[in-house]
Amino acid sequence: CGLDLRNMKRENFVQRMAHPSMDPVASRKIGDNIFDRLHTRLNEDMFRQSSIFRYAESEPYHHEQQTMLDLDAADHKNRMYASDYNPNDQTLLQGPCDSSDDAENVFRSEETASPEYSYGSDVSKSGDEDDKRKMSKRPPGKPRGSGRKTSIKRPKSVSVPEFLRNLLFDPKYCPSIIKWEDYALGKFRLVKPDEVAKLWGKMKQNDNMTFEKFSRAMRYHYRQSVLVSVPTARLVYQFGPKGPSGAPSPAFCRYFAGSSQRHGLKNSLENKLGFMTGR
DNA sequence: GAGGAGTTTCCTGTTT
DNA sequence: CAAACAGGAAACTCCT
Repeated sequence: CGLDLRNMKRENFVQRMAHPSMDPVASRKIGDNIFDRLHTRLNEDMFRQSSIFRYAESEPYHHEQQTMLDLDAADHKNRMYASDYNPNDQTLLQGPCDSSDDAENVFRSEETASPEYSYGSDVSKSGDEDDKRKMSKRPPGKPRGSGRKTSIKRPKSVSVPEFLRNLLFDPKYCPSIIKWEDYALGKFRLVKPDEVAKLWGKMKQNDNMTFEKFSRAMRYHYRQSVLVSVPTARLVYQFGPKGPSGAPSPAFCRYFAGSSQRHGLKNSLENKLGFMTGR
């Protein structure tokens, strides 16, 4: 996990970067450089982090063990509106969601909680439902009236890639439900895709979130190379060159791609980083 | 208030 | 066969 890297002391880091076939001075320099870059980015990110995440939290953090996602006390613009949110005591990661979630009712009116669609949907699922569906096929798109009907202010939204990055840097969720597959390349695996989606839904006050829908949102980020797909590997995704700040990506190694001499280094460094982070 | 980016919902079809 | 993947379409939210 990236956490290992984050907690590693400089000496330790540089030592592990050293390679027998490399000049120790050059090796040291590179190690230093990478260490600095890593921590610069991590620190930037820590200050940038929003407490938006706590929005989804249902149990308070243990303060003696603060996580990166907890470090935004100084920055309250675009932060959560605590007075608007009444988290219940249910833990986010518990099993199949018991949908009788009173916290949700704070935000929606009963009428709009589960909108009915107009395309021949009878509340009762009758036998000829299939026929009905065929006769009046639901048009693609979000049904009218399915949106939030609440005027309650919500915190500035975190994008899907940022949300994923936040999870990956939080020991509470990494590696239990999401984990780095190859930190150096920004590759990660959704260990429990449904839990991740549920977490996303929780944050957006949307009980109806599923992995199918969440993954659609993820796929929209392929276009801008914020995320890139990892073919063949299922449930493995990768931050792209335009990924969220603080998240590693293939661009992370670009520094070494300048000359052919550097290029040789690049591969060995990539391998090393992969090795150091348990790949 | 318009417009765009991002998200949600639903769908069809393909791949693993 | 089920689950994941891909991407079109359209409604919706939020931000500028």
